[in-house]
Amino acid sequence: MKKDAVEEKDYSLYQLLDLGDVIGVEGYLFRTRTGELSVHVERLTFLSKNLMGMPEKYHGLEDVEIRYRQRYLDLIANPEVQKAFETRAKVVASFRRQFQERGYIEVETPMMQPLYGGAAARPFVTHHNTLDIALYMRIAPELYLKRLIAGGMERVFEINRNFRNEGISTRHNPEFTMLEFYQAYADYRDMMDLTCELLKQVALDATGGTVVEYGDLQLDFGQVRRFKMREAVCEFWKGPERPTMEEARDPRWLLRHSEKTTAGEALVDIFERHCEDALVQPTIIYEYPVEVSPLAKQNADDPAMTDRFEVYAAGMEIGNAFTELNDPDEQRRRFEMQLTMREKGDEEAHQMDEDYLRALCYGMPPTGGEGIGIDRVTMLLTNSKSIRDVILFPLLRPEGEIGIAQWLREASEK
RNA sequence: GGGCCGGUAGCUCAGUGGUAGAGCAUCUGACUUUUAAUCAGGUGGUCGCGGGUUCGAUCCCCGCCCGGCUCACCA
Repeated sequence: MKKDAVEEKDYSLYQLLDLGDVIGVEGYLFRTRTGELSVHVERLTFLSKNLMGMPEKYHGLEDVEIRYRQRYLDLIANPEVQKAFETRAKVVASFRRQFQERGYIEVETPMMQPLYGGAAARPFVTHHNTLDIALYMRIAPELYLKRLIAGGMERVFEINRNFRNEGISTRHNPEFTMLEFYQAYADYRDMMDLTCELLKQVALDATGGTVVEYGDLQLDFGQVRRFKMREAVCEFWKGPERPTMEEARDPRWLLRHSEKTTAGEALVDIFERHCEDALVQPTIIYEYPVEVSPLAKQNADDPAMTDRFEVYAAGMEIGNAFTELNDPDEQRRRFEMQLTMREKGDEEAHQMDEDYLRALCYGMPPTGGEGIGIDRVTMLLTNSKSIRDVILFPLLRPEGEIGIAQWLREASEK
């Protein structure tokens, strides 16, 4: 901006500008002595006024509370924030494109459900006035997507929000984005292979490579390890007396090493305590106990286990998949088992969903299904320590009276 | 919910039982040079909120609010 290159009124306007004002300029492009691209201004147009003090340019805005509450200010002050959300958009676009290429149909199923299910979680409850009924914000789309499989939509996927009424942490936001996909005539082995392909391609599309920096770790999405849950317990056992596979299979051994009351729950408990934080590189853990898998098909050789797996990376669960249980009578028994757990005080146990049973009674083909947490995958691919860094408006406690309306009123009266 | 840490100017941060500080931003003047940072001067604070101790509290004590990390819970 040079005084002799612009009209007098433009220059006096320029002198009234504050940091953060939005202006339009006309002129020619040039490079400054330091090589920065700039505009030699010949005409100046005022577009919008910034009334607030701006964060300091050098440090940016570091107060995390303000960054999350006033994301608009975070975006203005910290350019890398916009970058993270661009990467998030690439993650979603990559998944979507990969499913479309594989012949999956994208669908949208109810977020407000009269019965909730498909996961172990407490729901948010709301109310519909005209019907005068309670509705639950969904904790998962699973049971609706499988109704579609029963109806002959052989490959479906949905990318949408789930809502779980539970604690908030660096890895949990009460609403989060879940990708779920189901493929008829596939099983959990097929889903494992598909998962490896999907993750590798998403890493490529979002970051340009399959090896990703995460904190001081390097995660390689080009290869995913696979362990049975019992193998993982033997492999990653902390401390002396590493168990043998024989012991890991023995219900008495399992119950001796856990407070839980069933062998299956004990195995999961031991796994979580000994293995979870060791699963830094992308890893598939498979064969989950039937007690914790009410919607998964039992293993043909070992009825205590199900054909189910989870994907871990950086010690964090990012996906959950199984061969879907498609026997309506066995599903009835599983629901009844869940009802018993509910009566014993498990608030997260499944409800009986009779319409889902009815759908299975029409014959659901053998199906592989999976859910992948979009937020968590995005954390890994944007090197974010907290899920709040990949959710534009994470849930925070309301801050109370801001006083800006009063401030504006007083300003306009002057 | 437990533990630890934090909340001081618009932003980034110092600080002390005795009138509250710096840098940047903002304002005034000079400069027309450039990519956080030209010079000089000025404005700016219920020190998160409420009690208590004290002659006196931003500081010490208690309670509360908001946030962060972490454990628990939870996928």
